[in-house]
Amino acid sequence: MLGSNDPLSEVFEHFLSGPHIFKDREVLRPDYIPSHLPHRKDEIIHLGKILAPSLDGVRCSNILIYGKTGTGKTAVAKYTLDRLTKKGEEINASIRSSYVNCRIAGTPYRVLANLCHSIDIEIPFTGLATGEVFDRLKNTINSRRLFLICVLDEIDALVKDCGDSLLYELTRINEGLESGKLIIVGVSNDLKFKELLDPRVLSSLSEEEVVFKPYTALELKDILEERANAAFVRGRLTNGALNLCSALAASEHGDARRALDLLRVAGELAEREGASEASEEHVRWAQEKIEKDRVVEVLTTLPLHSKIVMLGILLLKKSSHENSTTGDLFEVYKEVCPRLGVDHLTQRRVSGLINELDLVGLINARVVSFGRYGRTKRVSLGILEEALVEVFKRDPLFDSIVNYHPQCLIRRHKKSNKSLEI
DNA sequence: CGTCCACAGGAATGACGGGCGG
DNA sequence: CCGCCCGTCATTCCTGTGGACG
Repeated sequence: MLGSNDPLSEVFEHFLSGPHIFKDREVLRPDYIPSHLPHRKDEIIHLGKILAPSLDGVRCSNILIYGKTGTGKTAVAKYTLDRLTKKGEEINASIRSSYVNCRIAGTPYRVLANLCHSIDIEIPFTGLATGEVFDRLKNTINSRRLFLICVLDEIDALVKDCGDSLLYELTRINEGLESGKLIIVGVSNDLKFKELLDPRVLSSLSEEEVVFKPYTALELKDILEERANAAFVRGRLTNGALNLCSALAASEHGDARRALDLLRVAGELAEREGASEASEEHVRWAQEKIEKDRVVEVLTTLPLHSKIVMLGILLLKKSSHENSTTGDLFEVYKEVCPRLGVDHLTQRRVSGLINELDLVGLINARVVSFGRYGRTKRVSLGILEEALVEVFKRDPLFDSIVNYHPQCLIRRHKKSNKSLEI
């Protein structure tokens, strides 16, 4: 019925008959927790030793876990708690564990609500005072004589957004409990996070500290090998590709998540291409794709005026002003704004936007001095021009203006020839 | 050695929107 | 539901500054 004029049937057939690269791609997803965590034995044992007293009904220390992204903090915490609660069930200790991602939860209320849900207390989405939720949690722990071990992941995000008052309350909760205990396992990516905390909160929260070092290239290779065996059909991933993934991720602060991403995307690209195996070439291709996707994602979600500033840099570059000053950029920006039907912001604000764009890596901006001719910022593009052009062409507001030639540049040209000649 | 350019970037303040407690 | 408060974005006003020039 659909026959050869159905464009998709060919795609599906091709996919089904083509070589299969993956046997289970789920194991490469960032949230997958494997049953075995290579090169984290020491950390697991350390964590286990700290928490083990709870099996005996003894209060154990609160813990703070540090480490950069992709060093296995979350995986180790989840794994250890999982084993601990299983052991607790075996010997009939009333240990419960709870995992909350503070960044996703967002507010103290929702963090508390999550903790409550994990021990089967019903809490409405909204309507209760935060203090009321806190009391319910406390009372339940008390009356059921629970040992609640809660992992607060990305705890730095909570403190940055909402301050440390929730943590202060939580660290003090045990004082008001006759039976049962609450133990906090905080997880943070940010090493400077401690500076944001009240000293009292800090001292009780970090009774024990565990620092996760980045993986080395060799360790990453082990991790990847294990996952790759589970994820790929045997022989569909070259050794070179695997080595390259670990090397690339190791050079970027030993981020295992990054390495797994590379591996997964490389496999997907190979599969889509109908290749018989994922090779080093696919890995490099994957790296480009991941980077490009990231850039496109950041660019498209940029606020309007930041986008216009990016457009200004693009237009300057097209007129062979490779790195221009805040003043040049502001002139172009000011000229472009009315053409988009928008009022322009002040130079002060644009200067701030330039700094923000520098921070996310879309541009490079550094202060320079031209002596007699002033002190300013040199601004240049920090990403591929094509990626930028592509995003603008896809945007109905911008697509007609990417080839615009700003008038102010013609006037500027003679002047800048003198002052920028260094 | 002082001047002076072309901004940097801090502080105070205002406009706006959204969530929260009552 | 309403007022309140808070965070964000933007403006205004301001003081600070590296170094070529005279």
